Amino acid sequence: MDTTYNPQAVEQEARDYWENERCFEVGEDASKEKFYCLTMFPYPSGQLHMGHVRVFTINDVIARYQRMQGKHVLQPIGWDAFGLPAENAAIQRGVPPAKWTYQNIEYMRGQLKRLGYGYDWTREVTTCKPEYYRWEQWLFTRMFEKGLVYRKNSVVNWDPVDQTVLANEQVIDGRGWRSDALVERREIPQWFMKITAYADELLDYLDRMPGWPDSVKTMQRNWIGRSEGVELSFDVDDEDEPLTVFTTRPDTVMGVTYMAVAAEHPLAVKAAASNPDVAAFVEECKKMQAAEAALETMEKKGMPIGISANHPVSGEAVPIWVANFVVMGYGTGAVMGVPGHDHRDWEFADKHGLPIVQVITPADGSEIDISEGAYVEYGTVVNSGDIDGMDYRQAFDAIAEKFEAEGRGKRRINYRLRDWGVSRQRYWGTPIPIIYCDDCDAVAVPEDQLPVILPEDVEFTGVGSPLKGMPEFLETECPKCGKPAKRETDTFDTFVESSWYFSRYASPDCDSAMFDEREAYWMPVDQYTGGIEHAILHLLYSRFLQKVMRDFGLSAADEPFTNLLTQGMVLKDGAKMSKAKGNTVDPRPLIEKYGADTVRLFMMFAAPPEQALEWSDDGVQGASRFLRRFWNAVHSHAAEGDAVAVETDALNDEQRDLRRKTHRTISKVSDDIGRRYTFNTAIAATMELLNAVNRFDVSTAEDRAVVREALEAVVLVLSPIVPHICHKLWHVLGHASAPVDERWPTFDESALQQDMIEIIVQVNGKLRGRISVAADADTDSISALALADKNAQRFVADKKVRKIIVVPGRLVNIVV
RNA sequence: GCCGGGGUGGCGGAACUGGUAGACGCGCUGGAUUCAAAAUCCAGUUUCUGAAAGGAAGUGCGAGUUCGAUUCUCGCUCCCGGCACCA
Repeated sequence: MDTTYNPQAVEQEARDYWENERCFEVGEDASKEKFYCLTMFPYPSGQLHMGHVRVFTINDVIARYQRMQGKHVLQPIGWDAFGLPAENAAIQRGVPPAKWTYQNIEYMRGQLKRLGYGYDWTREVTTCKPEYYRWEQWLFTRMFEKGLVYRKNSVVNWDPVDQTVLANEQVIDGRGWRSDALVERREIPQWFMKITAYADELLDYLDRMPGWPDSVKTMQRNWIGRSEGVELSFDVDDEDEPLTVFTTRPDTVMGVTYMAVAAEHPLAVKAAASNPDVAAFVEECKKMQAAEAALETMEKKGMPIGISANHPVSGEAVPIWVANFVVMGYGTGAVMGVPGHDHRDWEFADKHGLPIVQVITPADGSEIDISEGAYVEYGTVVNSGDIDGMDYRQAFDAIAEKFEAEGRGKRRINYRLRDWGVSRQRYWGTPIPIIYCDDCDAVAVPEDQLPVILPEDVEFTGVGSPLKGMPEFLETECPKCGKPAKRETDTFDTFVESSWYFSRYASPDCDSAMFDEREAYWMPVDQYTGGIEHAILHLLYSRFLQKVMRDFGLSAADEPFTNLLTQGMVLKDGAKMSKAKGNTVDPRPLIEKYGADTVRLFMMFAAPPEQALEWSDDGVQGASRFLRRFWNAVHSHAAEGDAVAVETDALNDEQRDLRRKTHRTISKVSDDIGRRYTFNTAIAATMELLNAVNRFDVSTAEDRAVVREALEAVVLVLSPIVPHICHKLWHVLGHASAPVDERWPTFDESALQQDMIEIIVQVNGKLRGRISVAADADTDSISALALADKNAQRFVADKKVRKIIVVPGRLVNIVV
């Protein structure tokens, strides 16, 4: 027998077995406990990168582990196939986006198979295919009927040279990536999904999701940003319409020293008509980006528009400013400036010489200096007449009641969350199923006319959507009145496809409905794994559409993902690996050189899944070396022939030690993989066990028996991580079965027992010695042994022992 | 700017509930094997001090709580992710 480890041959053999036996194709078996194990599906960018390898391997390990626990496991895969890179490739290389995408999928599918992931390939979904997006269009028309979608104007990045809408990613330092022109804000009509209608439920359910990391839940909570406040109206000189603002701090209303409105606000527009300076400023505000990060970090600018509001309590005149950091689309497009008690207002007032008034003082009576910076904590109201001395809550209620009584205000719950704009002015996406009729306005495409198929054979130039120049797509008739009408040429945000694909895997071939009864068997997803960069948008949109689908009677699940594992990024040179940055590492040459198992092992060993992993080519060799040692250890053991079963009562100390190590390792690895997801420590533990086996001198049949037990344990517990080599070595150890069909090993509690244990001796918290004590020794005898320790005595000397702390099984601390 | 996460040897990381800091691996150094190399095997490897036993310091920086802090609290700093049109 050839006993040299040849990964290519070993891996081919295992792959053939899984494929021929259809190991990972699963049906719906009501008698078994299901486990739906999913990763965020990949964008088919052209080749698998290390981030993919990491997340897919994590998921495959969990899936294979759960299978060995006896669960009925589904692990599907598919393609998030619409998106911007296909259009960029089309511009750069002249390949139509569809062709480019399908080629990439073809190639990447081969790479995934080569890595040995246990996917049910019969359920593969591809979002750019009509049989997939048809149901997305159908869902949208249902939402349209129910009033969950609507159209309104909103801001996009406009490239005035290329005459096109840019993604935030395509705006570099405020300029278009290709034209280098200064990007402008432009308002266009777009479709929105009413995610805010579900804001409270999306928020409340976070408290019932113990399987999600706290960090992700916190981010989503903050993103939704529920706040209680008061909407207040300020009368404006010579205007019929009052100026309305929302504030969470009505207790500071007497500290208002100015008002600020957005450049697009009617008051600013009106002032601009007669004041050239204001007009120039309003114009300047258009040269801004749409991204919030850009808005928040830019220089805060503003100017008075020459009119005043009347303070609703004091009656004093409050100057109105136009400011670039106030945005028309959010809230009322106006804010009240309380520089004494808001950081941003303070900075703005300080810069423009506006008065800063203190109306809150710390409740504990301490002194603050408002000229040094804003005091934003809750406190006691001062300098505010009737409400002086009140705390936050009292003042809030007093002001709210007063304004409600006067009809100039009302209590309101406000959300930071905004409705989801789903329109994209792009070609390579799901067509929005809407028809515009001069008489009937926007009409949803009727169900029997779906799908609206995206033409794939197009000339793609990058200037505007090719759909606009295709009468055969554009021209249609109104479903309501039959008159000539035009189709919507915008397509969906690709987040729409990724917000329901997880349910489609349950019944990917269903052509009569979005889902069939198989959805109820598999949903919700038991384990979902993906990049931390999706903590908010993708995961929130998916939760939202799941609730919509539930309310439409399509699903019984309230939440799509029961347990969430957010994997850290794979970084290269300190930056996220991405095609755009050109810092990807191609796994292919590594797989060719070392095999898939080595790549999988290294990925899982290099860092725990939640942490960012800085890629380095060093260390892959170490993984390969370990697999060879593993291979050789099993082969040299097997070459000696069969082993007898372990006689637990007849073991000598060395045999008992190895057996304890074996069972400790099974216990630790089970916990590391099953509960903690710390695959790196699971691997470290099995390396230790294998090192112990290699050091162990074998001369008797009993020696061989404990070694056999150890090696079988290593093969089984490593099989989810390095499945190919374990598939082979399991046979080498004389088994006819395959590890994928084996049960996970259990540990023998009695093997873990130890008569004597080592505990450490501290004096004043510093390590001074070690003592060996009986495992069941009591506190007093442990203290006595510790005090008798020679080195400990040097530090105790003649000092008075004040206290002795005994931590059972661990340490003794003598305090002098 | 705001929200979330992170900082431990030359490197990746371990220490799970406040209890031996540096498991495991990489790299490096020395040795064995070899004509030689690769591969493999053995030993060493936080820093300073010491022949050794041992001692001192040490987990981004500064304080605090505790018998005891990588772990908890406060302040700072640097790095990473997200910020609604990258996916």
